[in-house]
Amino acid sequence: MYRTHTCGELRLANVGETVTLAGWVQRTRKMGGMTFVDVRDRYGITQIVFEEQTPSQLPLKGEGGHLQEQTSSQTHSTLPLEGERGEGLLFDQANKLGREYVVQVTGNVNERSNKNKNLPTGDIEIIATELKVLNAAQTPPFTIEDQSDGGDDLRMKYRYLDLRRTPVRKNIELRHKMTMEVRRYLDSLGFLEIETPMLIGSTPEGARDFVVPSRMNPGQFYALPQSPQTLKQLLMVSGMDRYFQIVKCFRDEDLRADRQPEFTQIDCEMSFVTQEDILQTFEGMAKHLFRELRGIELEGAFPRMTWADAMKYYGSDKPDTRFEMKFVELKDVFAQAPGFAVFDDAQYIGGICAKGQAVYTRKQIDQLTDFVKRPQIGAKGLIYARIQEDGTVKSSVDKFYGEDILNALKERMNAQPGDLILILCGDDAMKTRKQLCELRLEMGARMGLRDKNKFSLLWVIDFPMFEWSEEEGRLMATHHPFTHPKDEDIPLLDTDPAAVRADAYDMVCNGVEVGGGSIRIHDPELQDKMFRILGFTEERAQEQFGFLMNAFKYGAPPHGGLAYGLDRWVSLFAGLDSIRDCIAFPKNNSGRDVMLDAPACLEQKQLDELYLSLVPVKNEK
RNA sequence: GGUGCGUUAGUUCAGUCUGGUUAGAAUACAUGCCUGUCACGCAUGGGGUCACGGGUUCGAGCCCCGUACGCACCGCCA
Repeated sequence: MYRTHTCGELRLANVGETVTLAGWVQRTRKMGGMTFVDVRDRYGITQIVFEEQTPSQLPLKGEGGHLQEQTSSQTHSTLPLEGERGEGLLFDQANKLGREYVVQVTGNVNERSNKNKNLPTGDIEIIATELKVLNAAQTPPFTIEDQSDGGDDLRMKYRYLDLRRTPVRKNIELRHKMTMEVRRYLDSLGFLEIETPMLIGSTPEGARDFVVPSRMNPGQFYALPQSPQTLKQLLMVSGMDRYFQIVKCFRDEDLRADRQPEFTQIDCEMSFVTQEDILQTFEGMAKHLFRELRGIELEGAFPRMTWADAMKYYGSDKPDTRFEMKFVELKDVFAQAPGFAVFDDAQYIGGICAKGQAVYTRKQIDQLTDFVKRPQIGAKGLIYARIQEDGTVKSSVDKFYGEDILNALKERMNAQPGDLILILCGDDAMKTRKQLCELRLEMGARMGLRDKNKFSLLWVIDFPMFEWSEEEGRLMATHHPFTHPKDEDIPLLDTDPAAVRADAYDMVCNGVEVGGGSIRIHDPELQDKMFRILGFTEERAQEQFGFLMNAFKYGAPPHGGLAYGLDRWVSLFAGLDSIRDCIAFPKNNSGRDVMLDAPACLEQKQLDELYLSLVPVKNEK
């Protein structure tokens, strides 16, 4: 037996017991005649005391440090006895311990004279009688502490050390709790967890696939699933009725702080359900997770916002609704008095009202102007108006507009004295709204309105069915090709497909898309029509999705579903800036695992076996 | 594919704008002292290809160009 207790569980009640702990050396503090060693494991830290004097001279129970006052005078005059247990050796051994040594310590639990309130085990300490070094350790490349001195790159290279740190471990623990609660909730509603294959066929729609060569089928490739979408639909055809899976998905696209090439979805599908049923079920799951993991009771139904309204008022399909600052359209206000060419020529003029920010200095406004002019945002400029304490308007366009127009602006914006109005305009309403969205989020952040401990959830519904792709020169499915159009819009499929809305929905929390789904098409004819609009020939549709179309011919129930992004949920609950922090072994920005040094080249033998030959790569090392 | 920022001690960074003696700090590490520390303290010490390549210059960590790598973002992500 390596240990009787963990490093996090001993309390005053254990005083007097002889215990054995095992763990890693967090830190040693040498005081001369005595040495403190903090031993750490997943459960906590316990202080071990090594003394130069013989341990047998110590009281076994109670009293704690009091007696040491009396015995300390003996320390220098009394040489350590070379007894059976080798006490002198024990102390020397303790003084040789380095950071991250793996040790096993036996000793007596002692009440501390100086308690450490920062430690759950801070009331006690172990007076060591035995020490065994289970494994020595090199000095780690960065300190294993809550506030580490390691940079991201280094921490990733030595991720197994980084995971020893409490903040990182907490994220992994939270992730575990979340999957447990997901399973508990869905199981209680009769969902079956069913695994689907990782080696499937490639589909050209959507993200790029990761592909896997097949040795037994020369020249042919599997693809890793971008999502188990079609498979879970087949499970509905199978009558599984309610399915879920906590499943890895793979997309070969560029990475971001919130995007990894492999990520985990909580993938769900239900039969004989309407959109309303699904929203209710998964709103319930969100509430369950908030309750169990954060102790937050989300009151009432989640607000629902159409995609069109989300774009109109927030310029985004995932609005951060922790704060208002909605867009107000101003084209008609300024059209009453032409003369300012920038506004006269603009197709769209929109403003936001920053409450109480009229105190913004010219320098701060200039910073905002620089912000919106950054290439990633791309606005041409920023127009502002301050509402002064007397209610008059002081703006950057005073010379173009009279008091009446400026007052109309104030009224339209519902602005009060002390408020700051910020206006963007442009030729393309959608582009300008996206710019205004960035400005709104920036102002929200500056005004402290994006509090990580506040959560604002909503459903965004009625997404458009299709989006025009400039690159492809055709309509593309906004969600995916299996999404059911809204019943009332089905006639538009023939006349104006771009105007068709879908039974698709996203759950949004604090400006993050935490989940999304749709009602699926279960009618083979409608599915066929959808493929035609998306530019599939009949042969290609059959080749790519024939298995699904065929399945639908054998009696497909109406069905629909949703997938939650597990990584994003954990990040949200943990207040993380990047999903990497809640993934045990994540990839870096370039899709590399710097710890494993993957991806890597294959040996020629492997290539031969797979019938692969490589074309020369630029910049090959 | 693109934009921005970064790369200096084991590590985190300062130094770069304004080129000029031996490149600093903190922390980590090592050694010594210290019996109540818990971010222990004190003293001493070792530790540098200033990412790489080229250029400008009498002289480059510093200025210019390129490359690599990292981070954030745009495109992309049905």
